[in-house]
Amino acid sequence: MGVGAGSPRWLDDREQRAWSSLQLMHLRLDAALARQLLRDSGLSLQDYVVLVALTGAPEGRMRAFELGRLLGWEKSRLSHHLTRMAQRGLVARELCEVDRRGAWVVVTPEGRRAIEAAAPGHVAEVRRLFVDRLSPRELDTIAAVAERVLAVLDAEEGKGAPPGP
Amino acid sequence: MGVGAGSPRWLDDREQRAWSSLQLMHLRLDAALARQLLRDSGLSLQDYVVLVALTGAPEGRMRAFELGRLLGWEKSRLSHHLTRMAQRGLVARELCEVDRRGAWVVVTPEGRRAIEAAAPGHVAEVRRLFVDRLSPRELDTIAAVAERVLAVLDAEEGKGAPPGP
DNA sequence: GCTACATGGTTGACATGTCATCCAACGGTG
DNA sequence: CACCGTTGGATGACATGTCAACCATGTAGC
Repeated sequence: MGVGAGSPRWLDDREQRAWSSLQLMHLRLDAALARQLLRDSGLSLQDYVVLVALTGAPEGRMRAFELGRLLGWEKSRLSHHLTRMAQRGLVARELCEVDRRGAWVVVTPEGRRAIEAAAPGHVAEVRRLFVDRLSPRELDTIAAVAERVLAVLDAEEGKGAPPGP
Repeated sequence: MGVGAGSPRWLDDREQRAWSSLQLMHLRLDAALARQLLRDSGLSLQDYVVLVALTGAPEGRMRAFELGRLLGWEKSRLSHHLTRMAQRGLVARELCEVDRRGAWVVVTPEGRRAIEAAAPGHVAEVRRLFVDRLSPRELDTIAAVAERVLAVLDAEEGKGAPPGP
């Protein structure tokens, strides 16, 4: 397939440096945050983002597919994870009356308690390891870049490989 | 425990925007790259980085612990992954004579063939989705930030929770 | 009102990652 | 040399993620 015309331009030093250091940073940063969160609160990073999303929604409830889109998760991953969280009593599923295929996901009181306990420590760690190390201009650059890349990714959802036959 | 003195300063809008868009970008970008690589070459992203590291080393060989440090992987993850790659014939383990605890990891000819076939398409995708969307100044900002954060993470390896007594 | 396809969600088999633990070989120290 | 903490690495049990079906509904087209 389309390696096709022209040489497959390699990354130059500047590009390589940005790309690989970013990858490595994310790997290690996520690992560090996940360890802190699990150690201090018994929540995984994934539990945490689910609870943040739900507690931020009206009535602490959200349709499963909305949640999946918001987090960028595949539906099967979401389903499996919700099953585990439900077993631990952090969330509950309810049937949706208006669309009988669908399901609501709701935070339980216990889920609320868990995230309220976990949030301060987690945010402090995000600050200590990342946010507080960046200048306002750097923060804006990061946000702009990330949003631009996300737009590209969004734009090509639902059309196969771009160099399609 | 140590949420301690002072209010746990939340993230403001600018900080929140940078942090969460970066997280989401990485999630989706990695997923997209992994799918392309697997579809077109039968390699996972993890296979790919291991092979890149090895083929870049003298004689296509590296001590396992060096590889682990370079990639930022835990040793058990590395060990498991090398076992799988070895079963598929991409790498091989050899005993190290000078330090009899240690092991060398070597790319096989088949491993070389696999990565040479995979690299152009993967690099093209990294360009298309990320690198080519950024200005040189943005690339430099990313690299500087990532290296700064990595330095923080490095600095605190091997001393327990930072708010230590 | 069918047929046909799209959507929301679940499931099971399998790939991958993590933690805790273990082991053997190093590297000092006395 | 005997002791002892450290290091490089492997392993097993378990948590998590992915892929590929599958099912039940919804929504058009005619």
